[in-house]
Amino acid sequence: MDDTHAVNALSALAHPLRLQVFRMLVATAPEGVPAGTIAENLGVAASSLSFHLSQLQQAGLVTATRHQRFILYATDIGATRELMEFLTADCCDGRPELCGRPGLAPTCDTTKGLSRP
Amino acid sequence: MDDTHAVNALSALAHPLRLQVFRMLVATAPEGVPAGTIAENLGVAASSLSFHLSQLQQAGLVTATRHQRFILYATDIGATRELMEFLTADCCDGRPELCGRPGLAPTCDTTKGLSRP
DNA sequence: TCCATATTTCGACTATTATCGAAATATGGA
DNA sequence: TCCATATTTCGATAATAGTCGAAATATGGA
Repeated sequence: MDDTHAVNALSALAHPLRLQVFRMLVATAPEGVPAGTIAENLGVAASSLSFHLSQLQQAGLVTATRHQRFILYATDIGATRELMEFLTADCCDGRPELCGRPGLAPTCDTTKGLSRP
Repeated sequence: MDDTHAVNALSALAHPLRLQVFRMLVATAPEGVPAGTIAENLGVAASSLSFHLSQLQQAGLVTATRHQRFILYATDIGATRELMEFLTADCCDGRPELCGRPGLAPTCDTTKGLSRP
């Protein structure tokens, strides 16, 4: 996962409603939930939810599959895992004191070109 | 960490320049780096960087401490760790297949009030 | 004190995000 | 085929984010 994809994924989660949507879909994973059910549970207009679902989908965090008359939204497990690994390995530099866990090694050189004052 | 704080932290990281800044500060943690050095390394106007540093600071992800004439910015290790734990425990529901690691237990009920279609 | 330097704040502007109702599209069943 | 339902797209609008140069503020040293 490169920076651009990571920023897209982070942007997608950086909204109260979308965070709630994502959590709901994580809780039901790997099953999907119809758009209407999500809208109803979160008390938001169908058109607003549709906008946010499309943001999450474009970021790759959720998938949409039509099932009869419903469109089921579900977390993309691989993409979610990739984001977590990006944050842990690349962003937190694999340091347990930052990540709260034994670190994964960074996949890129995070110090390149940095000159000190 | 509640949803509001998490959204603030995610928003702060959801920008290419701020993600680069954050990574630089993670790489140098726990040492801080002067604003000017960051601006120079990333090739951005001082005023623009100042704006982004303030976003990161307001989100609690970095701290600022004056040291002589410089203001040193450094990652807030505790806040970073809290964010990671929030994502792992509350957001990923502690599931290894989502988090890429043995899970922490969620600290809240993520399924409350969800009615199925 | 006065100047050079480090950083932030201000101002002005552009672009993007978010909202919701209404209208359009798509699907399955009668 | 025709209708009911699920969802998205389209407007229109308000709010926020992002950019940079110029001006303001703060610190340390001569």
